Amino acid sequence: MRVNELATLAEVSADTVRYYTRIGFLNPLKSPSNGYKDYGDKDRQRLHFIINARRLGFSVKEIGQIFQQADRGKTVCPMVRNLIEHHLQETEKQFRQTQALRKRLQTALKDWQNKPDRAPTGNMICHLVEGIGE
Amino acid sequence: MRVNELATLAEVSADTVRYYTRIGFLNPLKSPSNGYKDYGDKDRQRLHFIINARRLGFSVKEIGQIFQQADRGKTVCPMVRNLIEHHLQETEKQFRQTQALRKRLQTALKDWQNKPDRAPTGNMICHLVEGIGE
DNA sequence: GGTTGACATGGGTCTAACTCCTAGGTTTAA
DNA sequence: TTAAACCTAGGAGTTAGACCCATGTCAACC
Repeated sequence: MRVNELATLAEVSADTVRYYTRIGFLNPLKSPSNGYKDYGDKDRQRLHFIINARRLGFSVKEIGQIFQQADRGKTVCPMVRNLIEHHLQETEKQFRQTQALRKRLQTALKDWQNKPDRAPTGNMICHLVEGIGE
Repeated sequence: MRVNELATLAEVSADTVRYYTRIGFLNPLKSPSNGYKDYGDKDRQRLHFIINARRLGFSVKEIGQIFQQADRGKTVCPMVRNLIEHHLQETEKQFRQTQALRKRLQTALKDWQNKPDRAPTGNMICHLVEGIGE
């Protein structure tokens, strides 16, 4: 399989496949005649694993650690469970942060409804934003 | 004021203050005796503006645009209102995405509760992750 | 055989918003 | 005087790819 074929199959960009290849996640053979990369079944499976893991919030670095373990034949499931729990906590945190930001934005818009526009003064750029912290 | 003093005051890192200085948001004087930067009141105010704006989700680039307008003496309030509305939309989007990710994580953990750990096989790295797409 | 268009290559830069590092100069308190 | 703590400028590193470049290859059509 060539790069575009694999990319289309996995529904990612060819650049993404090249990137994963560059960092050593995929190991295509090199056609001796033209130098084109030739991806095999193992690459296809690994790519699907990567995509699934990314969807679960795993970083590329973490996926690399998983591969390291797996390539030594060890079970990676406990590691994966740990990572997931960690990510769930992070996601909860981000969830709350986004919620808080939304509130700040909504409040700001509402508070500003009856405030006039003003030109910046020497010590104020925009009284609307300046008033946020209060 | 020196960099650490201002950073402490504003509760950001000295590196952050240096970064804003580097990109021209802050304009400290340079002490002729030792070359140390000397931040004044205007820098302190601008820094607070930046921090508030960042808290509202403004990008550094957007803040730069605001400063450009403001430094020409024009009112920036309409611009700020526009940006806020845009950010509110983005935040809503991210909110939903985070929610979806949380659900995927929770579902994965739950589904995996009674699944055993397995060593990687030739065509499977971790059957837990591999089973996600199904 | 020549041309055209689609695809491939490696290597490079670019993104956001900082953070970290290096290597050296300055200040302050003991 | 000396050591700890602070400061400096400039550059590299971080994420996860996206985009661009010049050049090389392949298949089809005329």
